[in-house]
Amino acid sequence: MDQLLALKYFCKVAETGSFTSAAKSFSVPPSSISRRVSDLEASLGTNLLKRSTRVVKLSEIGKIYFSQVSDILLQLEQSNESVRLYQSTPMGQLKISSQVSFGEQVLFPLLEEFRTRYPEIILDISLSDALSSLNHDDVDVAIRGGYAPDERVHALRLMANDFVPVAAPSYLRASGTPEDGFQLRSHQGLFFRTPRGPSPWLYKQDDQWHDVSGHPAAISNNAQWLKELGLAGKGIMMTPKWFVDPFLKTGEFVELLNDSVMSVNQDPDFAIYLLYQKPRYLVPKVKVFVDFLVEKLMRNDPKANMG
Amino acid sequence: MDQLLALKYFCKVAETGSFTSAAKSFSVPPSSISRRVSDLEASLGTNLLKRSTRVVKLSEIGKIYFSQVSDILLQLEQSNESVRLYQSTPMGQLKISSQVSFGEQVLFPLLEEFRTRYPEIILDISLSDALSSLNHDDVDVAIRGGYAPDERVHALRLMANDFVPVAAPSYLRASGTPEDGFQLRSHQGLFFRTPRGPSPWLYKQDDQWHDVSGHPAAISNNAQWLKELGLAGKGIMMTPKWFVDPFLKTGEFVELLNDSVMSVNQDPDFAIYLLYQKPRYLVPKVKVFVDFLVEKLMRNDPKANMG
DNA sequence: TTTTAATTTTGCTTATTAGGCAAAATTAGC
DNA sequence: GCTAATTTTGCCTAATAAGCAAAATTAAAA
Repeated sequence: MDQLLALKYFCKVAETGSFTSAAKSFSVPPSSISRRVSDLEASLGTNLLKRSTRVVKLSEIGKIYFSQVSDILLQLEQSNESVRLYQSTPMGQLKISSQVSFGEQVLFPLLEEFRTRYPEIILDISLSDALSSLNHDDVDVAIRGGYAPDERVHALRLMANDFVPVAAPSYLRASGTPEDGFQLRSHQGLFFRTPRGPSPWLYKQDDQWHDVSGHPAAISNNAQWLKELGLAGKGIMMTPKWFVDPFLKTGEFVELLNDSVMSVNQDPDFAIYLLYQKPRYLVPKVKVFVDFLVEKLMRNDPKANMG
Repeated sequence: MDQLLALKYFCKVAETGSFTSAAKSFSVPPSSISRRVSDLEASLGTNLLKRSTRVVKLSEIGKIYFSQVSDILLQLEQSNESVRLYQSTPMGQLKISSQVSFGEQVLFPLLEEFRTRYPEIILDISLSDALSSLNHDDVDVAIRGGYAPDERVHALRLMANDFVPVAAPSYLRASGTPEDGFQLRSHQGLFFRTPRGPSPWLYKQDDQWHDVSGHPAAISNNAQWLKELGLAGKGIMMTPKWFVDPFLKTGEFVELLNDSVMSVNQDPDFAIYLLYQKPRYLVPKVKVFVDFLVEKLMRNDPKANMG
């Protein structure tokens, strides 16, 4: 027996005092109402209603049951309604995972506008360079430099992640400016350690990749520290452009080997990706965040969203 | 969709963290659980669960929904339970309607024992000599002198309602003792007025009924007043034996024409009846009251329960 | 990385149950 | 006692849940 249906029928009969009018408001024949209510009474072993052809009244226990049940139905309807609200309005906790440097450099400056636009979303940002899985870690969206990964995960190519060698003018004055990829091997290097190990310096010549990593002057998973070393003229750093953009503009960093193809990775799909679960029913808070980042970051990248 | 079933399934999955174990506790295949929960999600347009083959976790809105719904299910179960309690235990308001004199004379003296035996039953007694219908008046049981009536109403013959003529010794001294039914016609009469009019005095001789009503000295629907007049020697009164039993014992009233067949009614089924609705599911409070009255009143009436 | 095993989901069929209509039964009011 | 509004019942159809087996998925072990 569909007990919830029976309860709805019963309450309507109790409210209207008639099987017929209850049937009308549900657009079913009166016989359906009669049967469902009878089923309900049978399952409870009780007469909830005192029937007569003209008047239907509640029995003593029927009154008690009705007052409780109608309240319960109301609560249930409110719960359902709150779910529908959640599915139609951006709200709730939005858990975002991002690489540390990208988060600090790119993401944070954007978030205040996002928070203003969607005040009902509570942001929960965790920055980490660890390899994260949307499944294991309990996050709604993850931002990762790498390749379009996985399976049932939406991977949106947010922006390029091209690495360029940079150095401070003071370093170049002291150690000379490399004119060729292979010359990098004789320079001091500031290496970022990913979870897969320190990123090598790769140089492409005649469709052939060469490891041109210099002497390690420092290795760290903390990009901030490496950047400070770089600014202090301690070595050459391979870095995504977005990480040092402000310093390239002021001249505190100089981009090297402008026309060469340099990278830390041989995969052409290497880029910054926005990853998020692709559930049957997309939650608004996720959707608006994805849209927001696309709006802010994907404008100028021609390759965007091809991965 | 059986939404209540889906909710139960969903909550069990949420509690156990597994479709399989939920399926076991409902003794249905896991596929049923899967489908019902999917239906529920579809009807809400939401993912309530984050599924993976090994772990099933609640989504953000799933957590909220679960906490509300599990409470609602609990409430509903409690309501159902309270109905079952009501159906298994004598409790609640018991509305009894009785004739005035029977109520005062016979019923009231019994009720204290009943109240002690069933403290959870709240008695609501209304005494009235008006013709009452179980349908119209909102009563659980009615006690009426008369014939076994109606249709869907249980009529239990509680006890005889034989009328006998009585008078005070003082009246008999003053007016003489009637030796024959027909002599009653020349006596003073104290007449009880029923809703159908004053009760005549009937006398049966040679299978023939005769109206032998005396001169009305007083007519009332209040038996108490008539009894006082009778005790004061103002006339002869036709009354059920049970109404004057104590006075017959003390000799304050004398029964007349002992071996004659006197009555106020020609119907042999005339008696005191206990009437109550015969619903599909008998309510304990009614059942125990009926049983109680049968136990107390039906012992000595050989004709009992034949009507 | 590959394999394994537990788990969920899907595709089918069967069984159960609600809906729908018409006729019968019931009863308040004329 | 009759009428008319209403509820209930009988029977059929339609919708839906259960049941089973196979496929798909993925966390954990090898």
